[in-house]
Amino acid sequence: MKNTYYITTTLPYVNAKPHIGFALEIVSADVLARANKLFGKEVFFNTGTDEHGLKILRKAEELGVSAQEYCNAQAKNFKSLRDLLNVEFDRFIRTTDADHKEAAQKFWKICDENGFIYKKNYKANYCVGCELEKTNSELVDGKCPDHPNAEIEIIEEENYFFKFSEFGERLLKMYKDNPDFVKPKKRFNEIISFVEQGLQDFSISRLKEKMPCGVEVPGDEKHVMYVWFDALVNYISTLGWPNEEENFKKWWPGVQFCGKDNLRQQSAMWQAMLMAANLPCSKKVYVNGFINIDGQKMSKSLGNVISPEEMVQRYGVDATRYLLLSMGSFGEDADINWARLDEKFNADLANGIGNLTSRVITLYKKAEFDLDFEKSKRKPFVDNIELEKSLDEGRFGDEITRIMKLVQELDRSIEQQKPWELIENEPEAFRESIEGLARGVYFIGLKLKPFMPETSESIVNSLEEKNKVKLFPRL
RNA sequence: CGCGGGGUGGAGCAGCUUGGUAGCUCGACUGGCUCAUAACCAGUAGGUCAUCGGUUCAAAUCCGGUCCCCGCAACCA
Repeated sequence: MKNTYYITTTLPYVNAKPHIGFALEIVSADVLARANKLFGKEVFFNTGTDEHGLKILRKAEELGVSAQEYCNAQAKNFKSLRDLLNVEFDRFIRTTDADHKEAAQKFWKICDENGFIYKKNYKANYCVGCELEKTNSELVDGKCPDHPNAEIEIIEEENYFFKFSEFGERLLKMYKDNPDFVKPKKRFNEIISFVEQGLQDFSISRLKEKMPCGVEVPGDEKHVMYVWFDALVNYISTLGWPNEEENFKKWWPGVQFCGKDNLRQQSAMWQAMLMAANLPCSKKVYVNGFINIDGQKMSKSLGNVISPEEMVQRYGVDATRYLLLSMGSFGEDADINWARLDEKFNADLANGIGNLTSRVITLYKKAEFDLDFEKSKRKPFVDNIELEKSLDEGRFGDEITRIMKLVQELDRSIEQQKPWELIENEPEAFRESIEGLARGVYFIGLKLKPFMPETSESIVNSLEEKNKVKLFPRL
């Protein structure tokens, strides 16, 4: 059995700053990566940025810089999530990287040689006011909602298409053979019924003269690839495909994490593309819900945006990770606001883990003996079926709940044992009590490692060194 | 009949796949405690599980109808 674990996030499109939803995605992937390392696997964790397409071009024009300059600045922004959220990705791939572009072209060629790419006329609605193509669903009464007085022009151009329609049966069979392919289940059902309804070929190129920001179509310099087609290839180009075959085989197939808006692209389109290129499908796709603020979608116009930076500023890195992961349940939309975040921070972290650690270390410091924690070092991650199962399902919250239960049990034990009363007259009972408590907190520290790496270290260190720490100052 | 998600004590949620005493966190109230970050512990109150009907010995859970909320177009995962 392969002892490697490859996980990737989607590549966020860089026409805006890092969104809190992506923060959740990348932290979730990081937890899976860290946990699998602790399970003893060799891990490769990929993330990066999607830097092609019309929106980016326009954004750059708006700011009066070149697309590349704009993307460079944005990539830096996204890359900084590494420090901001303490995520240990192994590669930060940019779709403008030379090796990625080459891989995308190779991928295209293979699909083409296998007969899954063809050219046909493509009709689109074009709003002169926006200077943008509009889909039918974007139009209101056949007009652009932003420019109701401007006529919609029908433009026609030749595009390359991908024969998505030929993959319905094969996708359904793959789904059937892999009953855990998409998590959670309800999203799996959704994509299955989408595929069952019949698939349509999709356009995978744009005329270069109109949209120069993209990877050139091999053998046709008039076209560039539509962003989706090249961007999805990053999941394998980051592994060195097609040149480093051994490395590719070592890691692929891998696990993917995405938001619910990406369900189709990741679990159907991309899988069909892999089939078209004779490559194995992904191993699993985790699909998370969205984060809403007070029941509403986050938006600049409503002024209710909560950014990852603001959260880290207020709560610190680990607490932000914790809050992101525990505010909702996996696969469901989460509803948050600052008051609720504060509440959760105080209850679980300040009053819970922080306070417990503090009281136990104070008691332990009163003891004349030192404990040896060495032997319990790896315990929580060896044959922990319960944890493996939760992670497999994407249910990080289950493990967090278990940890919070331990906190409560220890608080309860302290109350029952009253070690501060034993210290004078019952040294044996005192010792026994303190040992149980200290080892309990140590265990919690170890268990926290994938979720809150720094806190985990602080707890472990402070017990080993018998030093008091203040973990989460109450707000 | 476009597609999908949701409606569970004051708030936020779990439970629904595989029907069988309605669970968690926060908040409120009462009492206890001092080792601790005014933290912690014990206990109390509070729910006809949107609604109507069906299946069943038994429905929050399965089936059907109705009502309401939210996404699918927007900077965005």
